[in-house]
Amino acid sequence: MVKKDKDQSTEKNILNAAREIFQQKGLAGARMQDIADRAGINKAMLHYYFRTKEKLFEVIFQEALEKFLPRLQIIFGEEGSLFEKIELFVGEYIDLLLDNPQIPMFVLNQISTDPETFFSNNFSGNRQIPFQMMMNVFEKEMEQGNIRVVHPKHLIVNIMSLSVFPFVARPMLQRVMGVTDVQYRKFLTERKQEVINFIIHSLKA
Amino acid sequence: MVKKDKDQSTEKNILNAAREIFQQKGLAGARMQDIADRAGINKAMLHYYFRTKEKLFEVIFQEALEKFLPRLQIIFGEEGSLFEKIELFVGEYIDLLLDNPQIPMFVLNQISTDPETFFSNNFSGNRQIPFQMMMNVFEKEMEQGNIRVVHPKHLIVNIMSLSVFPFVARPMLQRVMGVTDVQYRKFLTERKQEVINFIIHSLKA
DNA sequence: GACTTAATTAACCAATTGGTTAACTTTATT
DNA sequence: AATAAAGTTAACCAATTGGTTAATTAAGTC
Repeated sequence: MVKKDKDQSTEKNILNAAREIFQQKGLAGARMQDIADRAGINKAMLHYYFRTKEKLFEVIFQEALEKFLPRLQIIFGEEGSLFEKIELFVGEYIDLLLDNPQIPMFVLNQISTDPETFFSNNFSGNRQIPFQMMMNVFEKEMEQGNIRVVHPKHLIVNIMSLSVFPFVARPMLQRVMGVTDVQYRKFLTERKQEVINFIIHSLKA
Repeated sequence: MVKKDKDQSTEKNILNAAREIFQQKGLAGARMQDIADRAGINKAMLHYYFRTKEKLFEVIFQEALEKFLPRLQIIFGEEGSLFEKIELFVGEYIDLLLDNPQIPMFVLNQISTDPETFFSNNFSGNRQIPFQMMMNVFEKEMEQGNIRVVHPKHLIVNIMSLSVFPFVARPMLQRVMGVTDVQYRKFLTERKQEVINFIIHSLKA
């Protein structure tokens, strides 16, 4: 039997619906019935295609994790000055999150809620490698006197914090700032340059 | 009838247990039975003292929100140079979070999951005032040429991001960095000075 | 010490929820 | 067209879960 195309395949319908519900409500808060309703199908189909809620969740979560973990290797393996690398990374990462604004909270909350399951399924150890690579790049630059001496661990966390936090805290920040969705998106877009300047100015000093 | 003190009052036992469970699992993931077990009492007592799960949650959430929202008014209303104010704020805020490391994720996730309930219960509008006050302070300093010109909105979000994100992303960061709980706490303590330096260097430039 | 009120518990209940099943329909294979 | 396989559904089921109740105990009042 070959796949049919009413709207899309049923499987993709399910995944799209599951993505919305899980990302908004989390694993515990999501209801299989809600996912089925959003997908416009019978609840039994969810189990037909994915067996259990946990299995369906795992697909959505892995897909999100994949996007969330920045491809540091690629950018920090490339040519160019350190500042160019930082510029490239922050710009591309914020752009990625602008396309997937719910992912940071979704992923980080799930890990906080159930770290055991997460770490047994993922992180076979090789996740530390890009982190180490990044550390080395920074340390070399400091030895050469190209940037101010800061602890590389903190620098990396600073870069991540400045890029990711505005997405995690969006509802609260948007409210405190008193702006619309569109305005907040604009704010996030501005941040690309703003964060880059902020970091580079701090490192030049 | 006067309160008795076996260990503490039953009500406080419940609140302590509820705090732990809710902060770890969130509203949807928490089980009333788990809270009762942790408090070492019968489940009916939870309803006897707090009527519903939502009411009990609300107490825990408000208490957490209170701690989480930085008392900007106090610090930015005080005397002292801008750099002193930033130093004071970051130092005290990170110290606060070191005592309550689960609060940021707990609060921010709840708001993300159910913003409607949150905004109807809180934020009668006066929450923007400290934000505006902080903006004004920064703008004046820029006019006087004391600091580099950056958009004050971004500066505020930068300060918050650098302070809060390492708590929100703790499980992931700790794993990537490959450190123990004790080492990560030390890292967070170091950050007080590190973040202050990072910000001030960026603004002096 | 009798009596009232508060605190506590075990048992129970109704609703929700993840998951299953058996029948039915559609789609492909020959 | 006959048959097999995959897709889909309504109805059902068992477990979980928030919440209630009636009975019991503890504590304070007179």
